[in-house]
Amino acid sequence: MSPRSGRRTGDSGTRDAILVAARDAFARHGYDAASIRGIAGAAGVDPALVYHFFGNKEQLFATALDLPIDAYQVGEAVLHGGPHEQVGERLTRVFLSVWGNPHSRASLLALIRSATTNEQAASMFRQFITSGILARVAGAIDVPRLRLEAMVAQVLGIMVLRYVIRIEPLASATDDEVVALVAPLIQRILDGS
Amino acid sequence: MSPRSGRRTGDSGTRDAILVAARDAFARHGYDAASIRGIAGAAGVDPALVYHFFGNKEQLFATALDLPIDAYQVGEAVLHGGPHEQVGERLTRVFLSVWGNPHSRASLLALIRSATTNEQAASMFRQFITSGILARVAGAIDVPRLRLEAMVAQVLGIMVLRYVIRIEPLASATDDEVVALVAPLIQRILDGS
DNA sequence: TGGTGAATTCAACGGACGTAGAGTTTCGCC
DNA sequence: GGCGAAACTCTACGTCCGTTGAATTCACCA
Repeated sequence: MSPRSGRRTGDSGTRDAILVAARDAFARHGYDAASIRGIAGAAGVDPALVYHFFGNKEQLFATALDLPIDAYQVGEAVLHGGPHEQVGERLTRVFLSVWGNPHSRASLLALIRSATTNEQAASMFRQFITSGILARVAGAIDVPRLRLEAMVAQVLGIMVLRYVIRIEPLASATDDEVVALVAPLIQRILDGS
Repeated sequence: MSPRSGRRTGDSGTRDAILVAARDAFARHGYDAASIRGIAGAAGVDPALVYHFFGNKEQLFATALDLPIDAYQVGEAVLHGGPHEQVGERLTRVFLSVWGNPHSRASLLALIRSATTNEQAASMFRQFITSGILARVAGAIDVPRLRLEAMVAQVLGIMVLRYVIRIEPLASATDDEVVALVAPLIQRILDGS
């Protein structure tokens, strides 16, 4: 039988299993409601091991999120990936594809679910938007800051209604329908009045 | 000295005090993180009294929210309160004034903070948007449902960034600046492409 | 004036939580 | 082949939570 304590033999991907379970739990319940005991249980591991690897809940959260490199990478491509009149569409498609990837989808859900309740997560969210998105886009397009934030608001609102609140018919619409709906709106926001 | 137990003399507005404290706590922390003990403490009252009045946490939440009659009332005024070309501006101003009122502001904050984490609050939120907003607007304007939700998304996104995440410069902008920014966007969404 | 019912507190239950420390097993290097 | 470090579990502490039932005090009406 397997021993009740002590190191396991072989490469047990335990650390990664914990991170996966953590990302999932934070995405599902948000920072405060997700419990280390629950995460450890889902990873088939003792809660104390989580502390062994990550120190405390806060650091586990930061490590598990490891924010959307996807958005980071594709960010550039969006702005130099085609004609200016299609920036709206490319941006919309990038966001949808990021939400389509389970890994970054969980990270974003976790961030949104946590940021509304937990000040520290809110700070991470501000930083994510400011440094991760706005700085990137602002470097390539000449649009006032406030207007850029209106664009973020449009996208964020869609994402919240579609993926978090799951309001119909938006939640069940296809990606193409969402693009047809949102891309022109974003395009107009960026083009100025 | 005051007795340690038993009914207080006079009209103690205790029930209302609990509701105020509850609205505040739910707005600050969201449904799950707000505690009955904390609410009772803020109201200067024993936790058991909360149960005496409201039965359980869930009912306290529903009672405390008592959703924005303001939005309800003004909803009509928005749509019949002036020329069609200014619906965007009137809508924006209504939302801003609802957020300016501490009572409904707390209710909306509580709803948003709770809906991202708690399924029951999410359901209330869906209902609030569907019955409270969409049904109202849809009755007066002929715009496809999906497009109406894009409008809600734009407004919701602005509200989240401005009041929940508090991202700058949007959080510190004046109401007039927000109107100048958002009203044209909403107007265009409603006018169709 | 007495008694019913509402307002209020006390004390407690069982469960979950984050975290700490000590103990056990295996790996990897010398 | 031995030894330090890393992986892993057990047990436990203290705290907070939602909720309940009984006890106490007051308001109101007959």
